[in-house]
Amino acid sequence: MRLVTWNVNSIRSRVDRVLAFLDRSQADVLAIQETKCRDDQFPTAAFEAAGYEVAHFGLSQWNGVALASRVGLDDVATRFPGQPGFAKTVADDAPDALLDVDPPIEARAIGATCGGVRVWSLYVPHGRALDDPHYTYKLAWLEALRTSAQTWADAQDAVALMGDWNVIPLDTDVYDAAAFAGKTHVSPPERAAFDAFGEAGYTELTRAFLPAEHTYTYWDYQQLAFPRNKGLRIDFCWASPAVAERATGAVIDRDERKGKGASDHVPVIVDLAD
DNA sequence: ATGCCTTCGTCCCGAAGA
Repeated sequence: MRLVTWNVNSIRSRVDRVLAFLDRSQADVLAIQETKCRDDQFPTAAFEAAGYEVAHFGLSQWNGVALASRVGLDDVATRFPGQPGFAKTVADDAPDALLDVDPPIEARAIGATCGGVRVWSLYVPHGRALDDPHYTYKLAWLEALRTSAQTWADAQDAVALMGDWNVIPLDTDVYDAAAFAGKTHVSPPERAAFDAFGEAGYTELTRAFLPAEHTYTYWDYQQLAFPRNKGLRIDFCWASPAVAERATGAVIDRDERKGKGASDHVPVIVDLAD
């Protein structure tokens, strides 16, 4: 079974590229992030015509996650247990603290059972800056996900946590580590929150099969980042033991970044033995 | 080569992305 994660940066702008990718990659399950639309705006019919069922969760032009599957799509969840929301209102005397007043859950996670695997499409909060409330939110979001992931692993569930993690785990996952000093994505707390999935028993499959340094999944649109190969590695698949033991390979579809109308992220593919 | 940012909506500027 072939699983793919891809931050498409607007499904409405990218639907032709996404359908072409499904056709040539023969993906069984595609986890999509940043659809940037509401459920009623998602091009469901085009996916169904291509043979894929779709589950989408989008509330506005921000965020939005989906799963497309041709091997079943059951028991859809639009949040994970304990997933925190983000409160826009911040106390004046405590700018770093989120006001815990039942903040709304953002459209950043969708899970479903596809071909016997519990697949999650995850769009981890960006964080914006180390002194921004979004950074606190990001760390809380990752910690809550890890807590749920631990319970799934303890239950020996087959789980694939796929998505845009917005964390650069290693200095060799960025074109110039010095350029990110003092910024988000590389801070020790973010890296610890990412590495905690390994401590929970999960295996990051792209690292396992593609360990080469400076192997990127994202290149900024600005300043010729792609031709200059100034990229980041931020899209990953954490697999529970039941999935990791079936993994046979991983591919980063770098060519998908080329040409007009590309997303700034490329598809990340993992293959599982049947 | 792969090319100087792109997306959306309060739609021609601003916010957000990383």
